[in-house]
Amino acid sequence: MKKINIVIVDDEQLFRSGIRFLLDREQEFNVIFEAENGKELVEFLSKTEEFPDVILMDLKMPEMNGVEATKIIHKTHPDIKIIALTSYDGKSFITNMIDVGASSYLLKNTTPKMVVHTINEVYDKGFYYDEKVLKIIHENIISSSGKRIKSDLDKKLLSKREIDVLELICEQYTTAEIGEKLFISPRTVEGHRNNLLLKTQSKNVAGLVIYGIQKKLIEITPDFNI
Amino acid sequence: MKKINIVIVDDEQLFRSGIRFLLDREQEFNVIFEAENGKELVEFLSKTEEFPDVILMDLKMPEMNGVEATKIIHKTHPDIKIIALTSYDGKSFITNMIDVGASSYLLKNTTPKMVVHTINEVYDKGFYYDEKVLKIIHENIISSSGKRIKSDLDKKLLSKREIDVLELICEQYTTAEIGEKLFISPRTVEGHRNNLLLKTQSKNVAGLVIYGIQKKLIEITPDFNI
DNA sequence: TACAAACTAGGTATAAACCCCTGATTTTAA
DNA sequence: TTAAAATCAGGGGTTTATACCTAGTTTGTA
Repeated sequence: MKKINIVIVDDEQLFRSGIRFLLDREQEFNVIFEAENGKELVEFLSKTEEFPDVILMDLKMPEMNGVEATKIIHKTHPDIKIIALTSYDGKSFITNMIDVGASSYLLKNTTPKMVVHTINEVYDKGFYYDEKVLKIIHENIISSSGKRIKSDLDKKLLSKREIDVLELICEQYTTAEIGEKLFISPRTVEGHRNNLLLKTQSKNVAGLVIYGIQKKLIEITPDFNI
Repeated sequence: MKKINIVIVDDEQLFRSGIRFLLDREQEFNVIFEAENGKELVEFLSKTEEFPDVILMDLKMPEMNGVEATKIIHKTHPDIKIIALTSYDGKSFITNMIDVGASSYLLKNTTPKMVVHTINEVYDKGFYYDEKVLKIIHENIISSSGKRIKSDLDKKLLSKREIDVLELICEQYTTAEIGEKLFISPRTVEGHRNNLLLKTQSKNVAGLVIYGIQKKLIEITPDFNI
């Protein structure tokens, strides 16, 4: 009987080690590689002789995140099944991952048994979703009539200069100060900021800051001292 | 030979399971409990007959985070050794955890062997830090002359009303709108906002939004579609 | 009960942000 | 090579935020 070849992609080594032990106990599984991020995975696939059947993919990773990696691999290796394995349970994460080619979506807050079951189901039938995720998908289908327009607006990406300005806005600089730093007229900065407000659909700087953080244009460290 | 009793505290079940398997392979370890968050751990300790020798503690958890939990347990059960096990590698996280009573600080991006080694060292000698963490602590000691003043300023906590206002500011509402929502004069809102700017040492709303996110007063979901 | 803090709210000003408009130059891509 | 997008920059205006004041009322607590 052929074993199922598996690759684990996650930036935390300890998590990879743990999952690997869980999977190694199953006779039908064969973990052939661990990658720290999407880039490492793509490089591995470009030069390996032995290909995985299933990839367990985290979302948040340095260098290249899970969405980008899935997008690439789904094009270059459409036969490889990708299971998203992450702690993000938002609708948009799930639908995005499925959109770019994921065959399943597992929350890290799940049981080892469920991971094993999902891998087998995805290998056999091509896809699998547990009840929790199915419910989220179901709710999304119901309210998906007006959604397309929104995602089109999202596709209006920010230009280089707009990102420069956004970064400085997030660092609490005023229009005049930003103009000085970038060696342009404050009116130009205003223009860029207006475009930012339009493109990000924000009302004011508060919205811009949140947008910047979401898109990881600004790094932010949480603070546990309340 | 007495086994080392261990408790694992992490909000991801899969991570807990993985770590548990790694620890169960060692004969001298005995994992007696897994908790999803600080609250569950504190409740367990208040009614258990069998106490852990060592606790592996995550930082970011719902209900009660690792810093708060460590603070409480270090007071009520000073004999229990607490090892921070997290992916946050910032100086302030490390020094904060040590400050509230942690005996060691491990990054999740470590090896299973190192986890085993750290548990043994902490159990035998009372503390242990690997080279990477030691380096960060060392750098912090060198530049710790003017730090105390800063943390004093941080202790000026926000009042309930200020937090109300801050939340609405982060949701892009204007002063007038916030006044309507909270049934107070816009002038009062202004007063609160001025206090917020002082207390958080911000220049404008951008600073307030970042502060709110850091303190987790506002939830923010990352976006992987760049 | 008395004091400190928090909450409330007003006056008066200036600075900055936000809105709507126009138009020139450069870069990029079809 | 031509059209579209990005970048730059200005006029003129309204709205909002920020700064520096004062001060009454409520609330928690020593």
